This record gives sequence, C-alpha cells and structure tokens, in this order.
Amino acid sequence: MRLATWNVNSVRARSERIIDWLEKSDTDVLAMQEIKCKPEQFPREPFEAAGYELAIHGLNQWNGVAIASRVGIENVETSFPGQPAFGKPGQEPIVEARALGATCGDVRVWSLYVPNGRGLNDPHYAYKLQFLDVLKEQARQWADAPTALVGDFNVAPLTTDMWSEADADAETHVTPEARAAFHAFADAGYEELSRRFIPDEGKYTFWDYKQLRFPKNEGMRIDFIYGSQALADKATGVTIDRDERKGKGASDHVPVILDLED
DNA sequence: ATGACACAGAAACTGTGA
Repeated sequence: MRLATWNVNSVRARSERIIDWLEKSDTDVLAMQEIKCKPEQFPREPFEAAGYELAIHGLNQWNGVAIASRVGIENVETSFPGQPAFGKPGQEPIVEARALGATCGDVRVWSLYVPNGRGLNDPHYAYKLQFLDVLKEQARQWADAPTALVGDFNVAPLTTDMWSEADADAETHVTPEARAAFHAFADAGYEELSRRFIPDEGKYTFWDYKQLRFPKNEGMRIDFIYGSQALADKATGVTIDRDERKGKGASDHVPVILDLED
C-alpha cells in the first residue's frame, strides 16, 4: 500500500493537479490538509472518477482536512477526543477542522493540520502546543494498532529542517517547546518514518511562495509521517516528491509518500 | 533548472498562512 500526505493549499484551486499526481504516483491513500472548503464545495467528481472514495471535514474557508482512498474508507471520525478549540478574544471558541481519522485497508489514518502558532506571544501558539500534547495522549491509546499520524505538523524538529532559524514567519516552528511536543510522539509509541528513510539535510517539504524560496531551496521540513510500531514494521520506504513544487499552480507544500508491504 | 506570494470571501480589501 502507498500512503501519502499533502497540504494542498485549497483542493478547489488544485484538483486537476492533485488527480494527475494521484494517478502518476500510483497512490492508494492520500491525506490532504488545508482543503479550504466545506464538504459540499469539495470537487468530489474527479476523485471518484479516478476510483477514490472520500472522507471530508471542512467548516469554512480555513483549514479543512480530507482523505481519498481506493482501498476502502471506514469508521470516519472528525476531530480527535479532547481536541482543543480556538477562538479570537471575545469570540466563542470552536473545534476547527484540523483532524480526520479513517480506516483505509488495515491502517488507521489520521490526516492532521497542526495550528501554525502565528507568533510566540499569540494565543495561537499556546493552542498549537496544546493541540500537539492532547493529540499525543490520544495517539498513545491507538499505538497498539497499525496507525499513521500524517500531515502538516508546523514544526521543524531539527535545526537542519529549517533553511534559516531567523525566519520570523516561522518562529513558532523551531522553539524548544514546539520541538519537544513533536518529539514526544516517540515516547507515545510512534516512529517518524520520513526520518528513517530520508535522514539527509535540506530535504524540505515546504517552500514559501515569496522571494525565490524554492529555486534557492530555502524551505522547511514540516510534513511528517508518524507510524505506530505495527505500522513502522511494515514500512519499506518514504519519498518526498519535490517536483510537485515546480511550475505554476503548485501548492507551497509537496507530498510525502510512505510505502508499506502487504 | 525550479523563478520573484496565494487562497477565499466579502467586496476591490482583509484574514490567514509560514
């Protein structure tokens, strides 16, 4: 089975490109983040025509997660138990569309879009850390099954995952607290599988649209695949499809692909 | 050998991202 994760930065703006990629990459299950639409706005037809079933969780034009699968999609769960809510001061906090679980084949797949954090003194940063901590405690209870926690973690865990630690736009991605919250999944029974197969420096998954970041390879590695032991035992390889950042109409993130033996 | 922000929604600007 081939399982991929991709922050697509709007599924409506990029559906043609996503479908083309699904077919040429021969991917069985794709976890998407930042679909930026409600379920009724999701371009279902091209996915279904290509042979994929869909699970979609979107509340508005922000965030939004989905899973496309051609190996079945069952027991769909929107948000994880205890998932933190967020709202601006004076507004009613809501549980945002940032987590979607489904069983595809024999694998429990979670498509995850961790909050950005925005700034070190912003309430969004505390929200980010809490989101990761509660998720980890839930994930601990799923660790006995073949479970994949995949998506945009908005953390650059190692110094070498970040083109410049001085990038003010990503200060919440490199703090000791954010990095500790990321690494804590290892203590909950998970292995980050992209690192096992791709230990090299400069293997990024995101490049900002601005300032020639991609041609200069000034990016960040922030999209990951955590697997429980039962899943990690079946992993045979991970690739980062850097080519998907090229050309007009690219997302600012690229797919990360995990291969599993049957 | 890739290329100089992009997306959505309510209005020709604002919020959001990283």
